[in-house]
Amino acid sequence: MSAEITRSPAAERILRTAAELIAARGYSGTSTRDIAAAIGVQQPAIYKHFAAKDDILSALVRLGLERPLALAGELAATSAPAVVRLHRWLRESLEHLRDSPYVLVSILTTPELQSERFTAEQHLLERFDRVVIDMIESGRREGDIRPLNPTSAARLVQSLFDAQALPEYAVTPAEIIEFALIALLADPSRLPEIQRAADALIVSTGMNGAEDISG
Amino acid sequence: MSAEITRSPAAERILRTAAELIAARGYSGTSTRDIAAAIGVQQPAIYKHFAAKDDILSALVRLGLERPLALAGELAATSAPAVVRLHRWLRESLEHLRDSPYVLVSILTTPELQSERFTAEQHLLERFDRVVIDMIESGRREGDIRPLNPTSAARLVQSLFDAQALPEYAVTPAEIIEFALIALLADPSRLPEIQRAADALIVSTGMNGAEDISG
DNA sequence: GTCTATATCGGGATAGAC
DNA sequence: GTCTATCCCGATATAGAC
Repeated sequence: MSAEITRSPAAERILRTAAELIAARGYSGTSTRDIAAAIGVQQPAIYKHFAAKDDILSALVRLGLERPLALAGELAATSAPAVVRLHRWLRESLEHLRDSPYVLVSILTTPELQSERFTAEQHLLERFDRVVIDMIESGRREGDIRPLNPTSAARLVQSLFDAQALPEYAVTPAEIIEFALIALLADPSRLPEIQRAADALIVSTGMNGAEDISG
Repeated sequence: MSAEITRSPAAERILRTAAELIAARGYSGTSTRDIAAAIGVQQPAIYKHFAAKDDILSALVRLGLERPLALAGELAATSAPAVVRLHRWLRESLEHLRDSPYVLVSILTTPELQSERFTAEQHLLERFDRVVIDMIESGRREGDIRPLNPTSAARLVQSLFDAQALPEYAVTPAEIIEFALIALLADPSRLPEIQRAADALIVSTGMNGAEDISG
């Protein structure tokens, strides 16, 4: 059902543990020894599951973006208004990032991803950007979003994702979506109606037929 | 006029260079050799200006937060409505973070700051949080801000700061403020009037009499 | 205030036994 | 699939000459 690659339980433990440590200490600030110690194995054991430390970060980025990108592909195939698709996409993406055992928003904004070593992951992040920009541009053309620069608006909406990652106090997906849509909508009073339509949208949860992540 | 500590030109070059590198590669991903090489000196030269690498990050955080915290103290002493103070504070703080030669927003969100080594800087960041929460709470009591959880709202507004730090495309302070206030205001049509009042507010630019940063 | 030289440590990664 | 042992490198920081 899921498009996610099946992994050994040991590899999953590594990803989960690494994600937590990276969120707390940064990628370069987290050593493979730290990860191994938190799991309770010796450091070289990591290398039976990942060829290099960088591959752990790559895998985490893919796990974080895979589902939102696939969902965007499915939503684009529906005939729903762009603001309805945006609402649904935000809800599912935020819930995915919140609930995923190994993905935290902070992984996606770690500065090390800007290095040449992570070109493939940079492309995924650019596609993620594009998804938001496209939905906002469509919403503007359809008259549901007030006049503003779509690229700036997309950056602002994306930056709200970080509110979910901050330590010690998690803003809920519902709060983020409400804040974003009230800021975007030409007529904010339509929010309840948009939300109902978004929740009623039928998309395949298994992401069958969705665009492949490698594209 | 300025509350900022006077530093040697060499120390300023170190801070400026370090800020750029840390924004691009992360704090742990930036070595003192990287910083020295970018300046054109040998690595040990750094240690004549900063006793340890951590002191560079500490100084950058202080330089980033000093002015916004002092300004918040001054604004609290005025009788302006909270939404007007919030508007003015956002504008000056965003402009400060954008224009400062050595401070970038990403410095303030670097995960390494969560370590015990940076307790003092964590306290400054908590005061920064408080400033936003307090203004939003006051705005709610004064009826200018719509009903929402002040802590969540403050986190959301703060997360918008990051939109200014993203590589390759800078959202302007004006765009961030408009987005934030439209999302917060009970009556968004009052935004132009609030902006005029905020721009007309007189606060001392030298931050005289402002609360000391060490408090 | 910057240099060279260097001490010391921790990090990523590999080899080979079990 | 995990272990021990180890290699090699890069990183922080210090000592002492100029």
